[in-house]
Amino acid sequence: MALDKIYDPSLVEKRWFPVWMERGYFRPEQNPTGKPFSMVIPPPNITGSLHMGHALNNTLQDILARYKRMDGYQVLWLPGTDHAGIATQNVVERQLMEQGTDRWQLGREKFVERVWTWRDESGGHIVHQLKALGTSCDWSRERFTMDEGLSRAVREVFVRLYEEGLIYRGRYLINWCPRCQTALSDLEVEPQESDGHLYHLSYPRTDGKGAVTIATTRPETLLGDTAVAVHPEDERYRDLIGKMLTLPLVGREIPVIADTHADKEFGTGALKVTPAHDFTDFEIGKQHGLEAISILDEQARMTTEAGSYVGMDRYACRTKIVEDLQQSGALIRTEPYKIMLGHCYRCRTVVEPFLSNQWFVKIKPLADVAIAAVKDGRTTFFPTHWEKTYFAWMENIRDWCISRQLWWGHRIPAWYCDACGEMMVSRTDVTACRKCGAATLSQETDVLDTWFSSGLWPFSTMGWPDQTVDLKAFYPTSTLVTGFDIIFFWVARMMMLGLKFMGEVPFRHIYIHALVRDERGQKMSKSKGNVIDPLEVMAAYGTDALRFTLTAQSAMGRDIRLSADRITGYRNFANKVWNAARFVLMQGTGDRGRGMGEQESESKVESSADVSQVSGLKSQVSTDLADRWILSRLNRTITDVRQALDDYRFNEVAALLYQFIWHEFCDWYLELSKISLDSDEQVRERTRAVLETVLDTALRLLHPVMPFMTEEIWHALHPDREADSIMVQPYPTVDVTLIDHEVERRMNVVMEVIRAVRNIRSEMNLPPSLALTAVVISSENAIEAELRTHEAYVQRLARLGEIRYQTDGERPRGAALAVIDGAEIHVPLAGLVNLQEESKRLEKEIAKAVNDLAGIHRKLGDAKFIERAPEEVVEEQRDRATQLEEKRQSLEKSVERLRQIQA
RNA sequence: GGGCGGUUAGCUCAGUGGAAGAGCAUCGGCCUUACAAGCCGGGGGCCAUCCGUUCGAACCGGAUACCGCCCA
Repeated sequence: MALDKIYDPSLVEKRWFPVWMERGYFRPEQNPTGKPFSMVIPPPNITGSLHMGHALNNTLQDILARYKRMDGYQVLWLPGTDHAGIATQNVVERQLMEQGTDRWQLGREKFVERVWTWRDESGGHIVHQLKALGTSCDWSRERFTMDEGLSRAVREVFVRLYEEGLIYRGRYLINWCPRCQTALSDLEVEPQESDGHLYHLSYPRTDGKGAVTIATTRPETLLGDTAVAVHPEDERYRDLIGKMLTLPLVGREIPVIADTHADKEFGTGALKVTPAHDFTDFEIGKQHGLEAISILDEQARMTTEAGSYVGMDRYACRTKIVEDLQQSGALIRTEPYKIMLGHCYRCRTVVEPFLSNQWFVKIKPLADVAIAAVKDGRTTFFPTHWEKTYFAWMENIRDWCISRQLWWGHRIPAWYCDACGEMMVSRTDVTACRKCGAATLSQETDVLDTWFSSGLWPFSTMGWPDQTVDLKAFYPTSTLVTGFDIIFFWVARMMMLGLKFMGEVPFRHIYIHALVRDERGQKMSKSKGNVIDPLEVMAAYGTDALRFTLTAQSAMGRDIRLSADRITGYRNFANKVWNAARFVLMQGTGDRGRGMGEQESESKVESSADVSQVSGLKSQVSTDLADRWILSRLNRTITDVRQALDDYRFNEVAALLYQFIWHEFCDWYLELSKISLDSDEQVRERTRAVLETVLDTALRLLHPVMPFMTEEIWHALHPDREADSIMVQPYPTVDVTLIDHEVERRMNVVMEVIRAVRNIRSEMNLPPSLALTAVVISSENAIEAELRTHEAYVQRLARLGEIRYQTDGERPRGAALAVIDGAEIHVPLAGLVNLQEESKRLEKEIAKAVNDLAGIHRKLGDAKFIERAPEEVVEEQRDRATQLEEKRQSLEKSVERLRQIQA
């Protein structure tokens, strides 16, 4: 299979995903004997479409899944979606509205049917998009929070919690969204600052002896006031406590009470108390036995309790009340004031504290266990500082309001007897009252918070409450990869419910990844118009390029700033890999190429994880410096990449691969190999083998990050193995015998000489086409020997004609000089350039050396340094000083010689 | 008000006690038969500020400033 000159991702990406799926590579059964490694996907909601957060989240998970799978683990990455109660109901309601109807006209049963229809038609959208990203989930195990099994789990959990007294029902103040017409949990309310007013109102004393001024941001709620509170230690109001006030406009008499909730510093220090419409006031009301008067209904309109204001919208009423207060003289003054308002996280409507019957989970006992699990290390956060966020929330957790006044969701399994009012909670539908035997029962109309079902995700998806094989093998899961924004919503709840019902944490590791921002660091949002659509990026740059970009920017604890420039850079990297592969293939390597060679057999490439096992390679490479160097570098890279993957240092994984493939394999080895490939058949064959081994290994290392391109190239490299795949090859393992420090050091000498000559050429403006002569002066035999042995390398890469060697003696006249450790490299320039240029260049070099030397001498001159620093550090500094000193002297002598010539 | 991050090259960011790094951008030179989405080379930084610890600090500790996020 020939590769095109320019890498075209669109052609490649279509091809492989269906193949992988068909062959069942994504299933854990692929590695039946491996140790289990499991993850559950953070289920995207069915109304969603792929955004950068999903792309990042799933890229990182896919990297782990592919890595572990190649490494022999039995990998289960379990996918699915959640039913998103409010969001989905909203979508379908909007459709109904367009058709001129609504859910009440349709009725509950028909409406729920409609939602299912919508889900079947449109709810799979995001799943298709995830697949486009290359996600290697076991799609055959895909689950949905509303499917039968998960619904059974939800019911089981609800009933058990109820039976243990951990779920209760009661009339409490909760957050209410007047638009969605449902209760919300504390978490689903997003506070936001906005401009409001502080109204100072005068409440006259009933006994006619003056008045009290209170300050409020919500004057309309005075209609529901049942007290005014002052701080017990507030001198100003001490004698007022116990006295009665007359509520303006209403005329109701209310008491002045003492309560520490009243803030002496805020406003006038006197606090109006409206138990039915404020959380603090609700507490005060409970303590003092105050009546809670609801003046707002489900749609935030005034109730009959509001007297003449009945039927008005809450804001219209505020305006009217302020007018009326002004007319009556009760309004003392108004000042601008910043207020925090809670907004519904789904529809942005300002939520209203609302008194109603709701279901709650008593959460403290669950939270305590979940805190302990992280404290004692059964679950670890990466990066660890997120534990603090987790603890902070868990330790101050309030009971969880789980009932929602929606139709789409898990209906609460409670029944009320129409005859006697008995309430029954049951796993199975109840048909007769257990108390009076009546058969007329009504099921609770509320459904459960969506997060209640997603809190069970790590075990409900594996078949719980049945004791399934999957559950046994894969729970607890190995790693959860998610964003910090749902630590409370989701992670904490899975911890609590997992520990409660499985008796064990749901995951060993929790990797918290960054938020993807735009290039200016702004959070992406539709309203700002700065959203970068991953699908557009994938279309323009390739999925692999997007994945690599996200990986490269995933430094722990840092947000990601995504920019087109960055993506372009990694698209270029993809192209680089592609072309390197093309080069290798052009040499007639690959299975087919080698099959046509002499006695080489296909067993050679028997998908070995260990490069040294590629037959004969080890002995063959032992002779050649470049071969041994690249294999040494490769094996170091294998070690480092594996370590980085194990530590979730994704950015390092990307950087290591980029550095190795581009700057070591392509820039150096490939260029060096051109010389060997020009040599006799034996050398050529050996070089091809190394090229192929390194490429093959690098591809396998890279595959988890760039699955599509690596698969395509791998097949080009192995044309006989059409039925096989890179994704089921072993992940490279290190061969420590190939890591050779000495080889790397020797290779560095060669590279340094090449760089020195290149530098001179460039600085002296000598055209690349001009063959230069180099004179190497070294008293170290080893250096000269090394250079002589690899003269062809130096000549080719530095574009040299002749290389002469001297041990000492006369320096060439009119030459440029570079000093490396142990050798001087002179490049005679006679007639080529202005020697003054070279003098300038040398002076610069000298200045650098002198500067470095000064620093070292300062250290070495410090008695305490010599005394207290470790010996090897002192020794290192001494060596460096000697080196730099020699370098400086050589450079200065050279400057002197140039001066003589010019004189 | 409480908490958590961040501040390193023009930009985006790595770097956890012993010579300041990468990618992109920039400048100069190259159509060198894998790649111009490329190759070679260069310039560019009191590592936010101050005070400590240490023989030695971008790195450890404490303050300050500014930016961002979370919670109340």
